[in-house]
Amino acid sequence: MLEVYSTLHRALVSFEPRTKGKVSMYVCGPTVQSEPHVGHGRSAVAFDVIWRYLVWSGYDVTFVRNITDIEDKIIAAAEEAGESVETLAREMAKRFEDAFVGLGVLSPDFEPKATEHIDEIINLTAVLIDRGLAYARDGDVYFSVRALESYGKLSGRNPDDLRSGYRIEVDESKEDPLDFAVWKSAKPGEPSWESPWGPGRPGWHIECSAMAEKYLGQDFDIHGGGSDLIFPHHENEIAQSEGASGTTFARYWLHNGMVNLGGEKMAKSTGLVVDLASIIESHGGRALRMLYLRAHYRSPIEYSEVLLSEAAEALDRLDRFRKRATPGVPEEIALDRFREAMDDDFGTPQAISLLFDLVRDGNRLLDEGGEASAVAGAVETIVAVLGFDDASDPAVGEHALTDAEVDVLVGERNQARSDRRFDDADAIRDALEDQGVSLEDGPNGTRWLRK
RNA sequence: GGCGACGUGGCCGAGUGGUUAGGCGCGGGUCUGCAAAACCCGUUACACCGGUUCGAUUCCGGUCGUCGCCUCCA
Repeated sequence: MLEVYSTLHRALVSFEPRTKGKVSMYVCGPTVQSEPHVGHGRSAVAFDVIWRYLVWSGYDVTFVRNITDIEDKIIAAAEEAGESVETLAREMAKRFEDAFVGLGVLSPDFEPKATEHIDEIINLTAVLIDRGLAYARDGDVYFSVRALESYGKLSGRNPDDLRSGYRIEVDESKEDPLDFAVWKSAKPGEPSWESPWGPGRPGWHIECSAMAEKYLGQDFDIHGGGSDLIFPHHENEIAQSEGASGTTFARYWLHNGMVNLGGEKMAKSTGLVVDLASIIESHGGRALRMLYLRAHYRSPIEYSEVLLSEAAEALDRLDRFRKRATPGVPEEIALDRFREAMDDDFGTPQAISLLFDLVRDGNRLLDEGGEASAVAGAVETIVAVLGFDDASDPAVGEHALTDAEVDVLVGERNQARSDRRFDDADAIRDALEDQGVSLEDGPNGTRWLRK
């Protein structure tokens, strides 16, 4: 019985999808304004695992992760770079895609872009105006926060509190400073689309309302994203969608925690960022995935080279067992324990703990001369659901030895060992180590593996 | 100021009203030509102060501290 922590409920609640056996899920993907950093990777991995687990659990899942490719920041970044908004957005979207592939993040069923859903956005905006929840002013359209009684229900705020914390400059055309833009009139040189209110572009938030409805309908199951999106982004999505439809937008709201650097949130605005692509290149997407999944997806996590190395070492231990054991039919008890861990709000730390329990059990069985196929089978199943197999290993140097070359050297070394020329044997072992190949001498001969 | 999360052993990080999380590290051992790997043993904790209880790290109240959101943000 799956339970999820829903931000809207502020509690662990049992998961009951709109349609039995089916799950509809929408996750806020990136605003493609700049290169992805380690924080973006975490969100992608978190929801990738949630998706994989739901599928493995037997649900027929429809997963949508959007790309916001028109927005103030993108326009500003494009201007600075001296290229078109479209070019920059396309380039950055590609960088995100590549990084996600490295992390083993699967492609969603739909990956809609804001700029390809302008008609839906305009229609939704028109509905909001019809219902008295939005108003046009000089080519802009604003959502009237005070017109929606339930505004603030996700983030636990009420408009009066917000007013006291109000810090941005007053835009004279708004009726109330809390109102937010649904549609923005185009400034000269900016990309724009024709609309009943004149040429313009979507505000931030409306694209998600429009696209989620298009692909998943109303009252869909899971809406996810980073915890920093709770307010205002998700609050405003709810306001727009529920204001327009009069019904529930999404049933469960899941939010992943932030990645910290030295105790502070990784964010472009503070310059505290670690480039995602370069970490994947140097340490591998699998190690980073391990770092992410060792903590619960809602907890904040610290990023550092040391912590990443530790995650990589844990992963090595897992890999060594997997190379040693031959998987068979998974042990049912282990899978039950896995379900128990994951059914508790996708408890990957527990699942990984279980994984290492299994590794120890399996190694012990093999050490004792038994066989560990059921344990290894369970390990493989869990590894697949957690996505470790689809993520990348560190990029290897070009001068890496081929398998055949390694086999030859290992043979030479073993000859030297039987001749008791241990200096020669050790020299070969050291040379292989330098090439990233580790040797393990066992009772059944020498095994080698690449690091 | 408002809303929310959290404070666990050398480090990371789960969990529980009374019984070993797990990983990394460290110490000892088995194995090995040596090493590595693997296994075994050991290492150690629940921020502080009250309260409830036979018993609290776990529940309640308070204190202190950290972090996030309230502006763009995964």
